[in-house]
Amino acid sequence: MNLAEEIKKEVSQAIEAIYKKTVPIDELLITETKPEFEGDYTLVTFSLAKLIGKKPDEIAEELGASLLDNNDLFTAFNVIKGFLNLSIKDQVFLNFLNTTWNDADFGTFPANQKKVMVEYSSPNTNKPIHFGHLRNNFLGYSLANILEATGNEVVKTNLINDRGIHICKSMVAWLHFANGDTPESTGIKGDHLVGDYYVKFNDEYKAQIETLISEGMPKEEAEKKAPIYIEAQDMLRKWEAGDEETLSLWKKMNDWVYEGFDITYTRLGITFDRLYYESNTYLLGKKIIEQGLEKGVLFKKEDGSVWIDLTADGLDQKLLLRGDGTSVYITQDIGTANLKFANYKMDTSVYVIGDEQNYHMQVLKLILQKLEEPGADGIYHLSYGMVELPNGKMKSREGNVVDADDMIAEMIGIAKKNTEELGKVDGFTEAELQTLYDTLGLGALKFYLLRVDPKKRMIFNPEESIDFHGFTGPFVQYTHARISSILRKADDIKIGNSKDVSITPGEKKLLKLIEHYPDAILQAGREYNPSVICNYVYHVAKEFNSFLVDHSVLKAETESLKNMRLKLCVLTKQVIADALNLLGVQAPERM
RNA sequence: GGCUUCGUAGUUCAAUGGAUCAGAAUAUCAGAUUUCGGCUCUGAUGAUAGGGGUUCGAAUCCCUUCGAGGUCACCA
Repeated sequence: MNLAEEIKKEVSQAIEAIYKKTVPIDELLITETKPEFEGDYTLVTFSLAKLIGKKPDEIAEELGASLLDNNDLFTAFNVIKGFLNLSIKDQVFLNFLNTTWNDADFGTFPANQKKVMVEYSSPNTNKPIHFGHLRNNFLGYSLANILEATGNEVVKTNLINDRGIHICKSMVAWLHFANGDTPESTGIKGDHLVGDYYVKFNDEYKAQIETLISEGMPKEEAEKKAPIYIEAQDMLRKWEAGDEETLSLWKKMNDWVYEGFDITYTRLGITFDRLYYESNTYLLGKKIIEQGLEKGVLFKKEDGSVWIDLTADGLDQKLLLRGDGTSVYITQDIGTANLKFANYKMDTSVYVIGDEQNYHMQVLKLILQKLEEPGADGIYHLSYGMVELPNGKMKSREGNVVDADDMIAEMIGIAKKNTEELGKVDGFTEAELQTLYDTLGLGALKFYLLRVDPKKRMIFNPEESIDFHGFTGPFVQYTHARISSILRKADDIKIGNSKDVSITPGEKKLLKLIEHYPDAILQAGREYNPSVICNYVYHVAKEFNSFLVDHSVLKAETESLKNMRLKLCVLTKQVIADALNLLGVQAPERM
C-alpha cells in the first residue's frame, strides 16, 4: 500500500472516531502539498463540510490533531483555508527506501482476473506504413504494457485489412506496369513495391478521367467509366467469387507486404499475440447481419441492401450490406468483433484507431449492442489525434506522405551523428554502436509521440525530439546511463539498513516522487493514457539531476550515508528503466 | 450546413472542480558550478480566444460569439 492510501485510511478512521460518520476511502481528496506551503500531503476538507456539518477549517484542525496523536506517520500539521497540510516523518521515507530499493516487483500489481484485448496497428496491405501511423503502434504497444502492469491479462492483436477495392487497385496496376517485377528482382522492400503500384494506379486513373472529360464526358461519369477502375472492380468481384488466378496474385502481393511489415515491426520492437485478417471475418459479418434481419433489428430496402436505423439514438441510417450482397467496411468489423470475443471472452476490448473514425466506432458499438453481441459493452475506442510536422500536416490521400521507414532511418541517422560528434563511445563494438543508435533514435521518436495526451492533435519536431535537453526520451535515457555510471564505480553496495542517517529535503523530494510510481501506472491504465508515464519519468529524471548537484554519492560524508544514497540510485534507476520499458523505450547502461 | 473534438507563455506540451503564484520544456536575459558523464543547477521575462452563468472555489461544468480540426459514401 502506498503512502497516500495509507493516509486516506488514517483520515477515514479519524473521521469515524471523532464524528461517527463513514466516508468511503476513494471520496477523500489527498494531494501533494504545493511547495509554497509546509507539509508533504494535503487533505482537502471542503467536501467533508456538508457531511459533518462543521466549517472546513474546524474539521481540518480536529482531524490534524487526532492524526498526530494516534499514529506515528506524522510530525506536524497546519491548516490554511480548509486545506490540512500534513508533514510526514523522515523515517517513513527511509523505511520505504530500505524495503523497496531491491524489490524488482515495485511498480507491478497482482493479477486482477480481468482480460483486456488491445487492437492496434491494423494496416492496409496496399501500401507501406506511414509516419502518422507510428503514433497508433506506439500507443497500442505501450498501453498493452501498462494494462499488464496493473494486473490485467492482455492480448495484443493486429487486424490486417487485407481485402477490398484498394488492394485490387495495386494488383491491377502491378499487372499493367510491373513487367513481373518482384521485391527480389528490384531490391525494393515488399510493402514499398506494392505501394508504388497503388500510387501508379491513381496516376493512371486520373489520366484516364482527364482523357474521358476531354472527349466530352461529364466528370462523375468519367470517374465510374475509366477502364482501369472498371478493371479493379472486376477484380474485386473475381476475388469474392474465389477466382484462382486472382487469389494467387492477391496472396503473392500480400506476402510481399507482410515481409516488409515484419521488417518494420521488428525494427520498432512492436509485437502482437494474435493476428486477424479481414478476409477471414467478412463472411462471418454477413452471417451475423442475416441473423439481425431475422431478429428484426435490421431492415432490407427494395434494392436488397441492408440497413440499421439509428435515428432514435440521434444518428443516421447506416448501410451494412450492399444491394449486390457484398460487404462494406462495417460488415467486416461486426464479424471481427464477434470472432475476437468468441476467441478470448475479454472484459474490455480496446480499439486504437484515429479520431477520424469516432463516428464509425460509435456506430459500430451501438450496432453490436442492438444485435446483442456479447462483448459489445466492453468496447473502448482509444481515439487519437493526427500527427503533423512543423512545416505542415500530412494526409494520406494527398500523396506527400512521410513514410514510416524513412522517418525511422532519419531518427537513427541523427542519433548516430550526434553520438559521433560527442565521441563518448570508446570501447563500443560496431554492433553495440548500432544498437545504441537504434535505442536513442527510436527512444526519441517513441517518447515524443507518446508524451502528448492521445486524444489531442500534436506536432512532431524531429530535431527537438532527439535533443538531450528538455522533455525528451534521450534526456531520460541519459539520466539512466548517468546513474549506471555511478553504480559501476561503486562496487560495494551494502544492504545494511540506514537507521542512523537523516535525509535532506532534496533526498526526500526524490523519494516522495519515486514512492508515487505505482500511482502513475494506475492513472495511466485508468485513463488509457501512456503520456502520464512520460510526464512522470521525466520528472524523476529531472529530480535526480537536481539531487545530484548538491549530494555527492560516491564521496558521501559517511559510509552509512553513501549506502543510503546508493540505494536511492538503484531504486531511481530501476524506476526509470521500468517506466521506459512500459513506453517501449530501451534504457541504455552507457551512451 | 448537421453532429463532434479542440482553443493555455513567442513555440511545443501539463494541470482527478482546489490554495496567495495555472506548471514544465524550448527560446531570450542574468548568475552559480565546470569534480559522478556530453554538462548540471538557480533566478528573471512571458499564457487560460471574447462574453455571460453555476459554486465556498472554474483552464476544467453550462450557455453564447469567434477561430481551428474531424465526420456526415453501396470508400476503408
